[in-house]
Amino acid sequence: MRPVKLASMSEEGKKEQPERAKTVDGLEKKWTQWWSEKKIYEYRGKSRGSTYSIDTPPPTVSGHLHVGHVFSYTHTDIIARYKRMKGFDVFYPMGWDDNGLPTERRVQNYYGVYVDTSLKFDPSFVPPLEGGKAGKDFKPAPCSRENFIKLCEGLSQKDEEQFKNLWVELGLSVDWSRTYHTIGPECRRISQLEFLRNLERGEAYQKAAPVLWDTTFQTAVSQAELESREYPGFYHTLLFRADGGKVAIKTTRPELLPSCVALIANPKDPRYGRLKGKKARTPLFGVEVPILFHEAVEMDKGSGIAMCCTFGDATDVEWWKELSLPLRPILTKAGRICASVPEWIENEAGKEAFEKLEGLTVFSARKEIASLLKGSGEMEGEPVPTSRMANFYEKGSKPIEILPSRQWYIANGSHDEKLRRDLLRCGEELSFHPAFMKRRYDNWVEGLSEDWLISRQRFFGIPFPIWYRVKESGEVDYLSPIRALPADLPVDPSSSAPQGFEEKMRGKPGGFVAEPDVMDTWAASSLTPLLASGWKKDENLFEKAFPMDLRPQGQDIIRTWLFDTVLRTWLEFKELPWKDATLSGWILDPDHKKMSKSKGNVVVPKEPIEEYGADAVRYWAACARLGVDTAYDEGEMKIGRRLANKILNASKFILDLKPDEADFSLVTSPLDLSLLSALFEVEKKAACALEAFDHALALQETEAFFWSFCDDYIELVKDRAYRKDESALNALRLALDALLGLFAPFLPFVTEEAWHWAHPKGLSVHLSSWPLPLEDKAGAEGFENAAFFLSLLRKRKSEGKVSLKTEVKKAKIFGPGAKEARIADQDLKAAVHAKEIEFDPSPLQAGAEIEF
RNA sequence: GGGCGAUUAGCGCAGCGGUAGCGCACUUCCCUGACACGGAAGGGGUCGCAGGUUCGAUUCCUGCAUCGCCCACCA
Repeated sequence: MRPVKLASMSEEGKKEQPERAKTVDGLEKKWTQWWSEKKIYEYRGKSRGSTYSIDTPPPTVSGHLHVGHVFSYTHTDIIARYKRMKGFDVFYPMGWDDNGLPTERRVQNYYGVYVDTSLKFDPSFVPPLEGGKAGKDFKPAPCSRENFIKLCEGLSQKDEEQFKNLWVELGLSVDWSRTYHTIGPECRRISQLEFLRNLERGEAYQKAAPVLWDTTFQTAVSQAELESREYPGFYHTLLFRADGGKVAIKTTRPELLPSCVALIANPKDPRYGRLKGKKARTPLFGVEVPILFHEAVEMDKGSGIAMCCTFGDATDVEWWKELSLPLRPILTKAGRICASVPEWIENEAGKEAFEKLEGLTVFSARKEIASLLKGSGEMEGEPVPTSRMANFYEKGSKPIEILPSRQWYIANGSHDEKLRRDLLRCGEELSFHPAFMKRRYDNWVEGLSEDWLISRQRFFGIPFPIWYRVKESGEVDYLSPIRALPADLPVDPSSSAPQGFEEKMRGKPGGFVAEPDVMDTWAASSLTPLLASGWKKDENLFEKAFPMDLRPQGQDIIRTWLFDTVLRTWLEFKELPWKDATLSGWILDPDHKKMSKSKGNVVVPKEPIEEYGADAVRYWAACARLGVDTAYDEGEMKIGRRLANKILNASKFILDLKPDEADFSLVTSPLDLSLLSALFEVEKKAACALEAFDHALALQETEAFFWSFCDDYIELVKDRAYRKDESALNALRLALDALLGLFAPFLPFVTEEAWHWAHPKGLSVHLSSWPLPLEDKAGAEGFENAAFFLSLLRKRKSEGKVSLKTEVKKAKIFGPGAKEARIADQDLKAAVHAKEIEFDPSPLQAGAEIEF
């Protein structure tokens, strides 16, 4: 990190100017406190029409934030502040996503514990660690599910406090009286309630089917959570016996050979036509399997004939369904070969071979079976290394397996064309910013092949409000679940009994058992618009805040958070959850690599905020448009800091000359009126850009004008201002007030500071109205041309290598624009220190000359 | 293989049918009564490549290349 040398300088500054800050240092603390005391960002709940509501992304609470968060949340805050100044009552809540796997993992490491579901709650349980620093021989301690959840809740609360501090320091104008968290009771209640409604309407259902399974976390996962990665493997050529000869099968998964149910070739493949109706025997195990034909077999892949297992990949599932093949699972949920010989392996040699595989992981079983095959002469050659793409659970480290199991689903249009069309139409109606992001939504909806699998075999999540009857035989009846009553929500079925049952009937014949699973974390997050706006809790609020106006989020979670929210809102209300969705880009490190913990290139946001100030960090974020990947750039923060300081200095200068409120009617000089007209144009452009969520353009317009205001206008009118010319003083003051307003959404701290110098008894600049009250009386051309020629004259002096204050005999201004610039003749004369100035509009080329 | 985005000065980015812009960095000058944590000025680009449309293309179209992301491909 760079050396910090600002502290000592700022102290000096403070000594000289006790009441007016000279630099931006320390403004964060002062104003966040004041904003909080005065409840500046409180949602007042006036009316539906005046409400602007934002579906803030609840950040995952699992450790530390990085500058990527600061980046996108700043974009949203700019819009929130702009809308507030436009007169909207901004509903800007904050949520915390503390539900789900990231929290579980963090708690396991932080406290050194793991869940043992056989344990009962122990109120005196003390975790072995605090802070996650384990010694060499440390062994994690088991605890009950309930103890574990308590630890999760405790730790996420601590993390949330830290997150909040950072958001406050960054100046997010969130209404902190409106927060929610996804494991909180209200979120559990709403998630369970909406699930029951989905179930009632037939949108939620359970079925036993092959599912995507992560063997490390031992849970089912959904299509949206998959990620494909390069994974090394080996091609093994297995020799099946068929039709008196041998059939070679190329596979990367020989360990699944015991679960082989068929060999399948393409019906058009001449090599295998002779095998029609014939059977084959598997190597090692001698199991008889049919030789079948299916179009999906690619003739040029491998040997053109595949073995179909339970289940090697999605194609196996397809064949299993379409060809009505038997189910022969051999993998456990932990990803190991099962511990007893399956009944379909009948011959002794086969049984013996299988026993050698029992309990092995997929990885070890693969090696073992290869050596067995080699021993029996049923493998051709050696395994050939290959690299292929394999599907992983995005948080997992081993490839996904496909295992048959009973799970809960929510319909998402994958098997329902009407629903799919409805959801595509939702995409049409939602405004994406930038617009091209819509294609990602469309692609996802069009490509959906399975309904949304929402059950997870985890602990720290929202339980399903469901129990099952236990038949007299002791068998669990999954077909008719017992639903919780809406009034009882939230419920934890593992600790409370369903209506009509007593707790002692749990697990007994004639009694009940709880659904042990919890919901996918997205099942809760997909309800954030309902949660935040008080659905089924505060109907008065809900009526005003829902549907919401804005959903800001990352582009990587369009297929999850955005789609899931659209889906669930559509199922419940048949309408969109929001009007606009803004998508921020990635933050890259200075070498244009994506920032990630594993690469160790993450920047913790506290450091730049402390070094450059929150306004400067916000400036860096604001310079990047939505959807554009942006490099972390401290240079940009330095510029932001310089701009913020410049705003303080310009304000001080103007306010020393004109401390009281301005009066537009006293602005009479044509140059001053023209300056205000130019500002009028800038305000219109900035507002227009912000309406289109183009904060970067709004900032650029404002900033460019501000520099010209300082360099040109202030220099032009300085002389008059010193002589207390009312027109100049009032124009300066009006422009200052307007500029502070224009900068306020971007640089909330420095603008608030200067605003209070200007309006000592006034309210916050952030509650002032967006500045557009000025009249365009003169057109901007006068000021623009005067500024242009002033700049030319400065250039002549610079070329003459003289100080700008050097007196000159005569200045000449000529060419196009000279006529317009004439409105500033006296001001130009004073600014250039010229005794005489001549205007000549006749030449075709604009220029300026100086006689020294 | 399909889709999306990017390619403009050393770096970071705007722009978009009509003599190339901003900021940083670089060079020169200036402690000028807001600001030296500052200011003024200057040098620097055949706008990825190849075609096409047009009076005119950095801008529109087509193809290609490179980079990034998403989806499909797992026998």
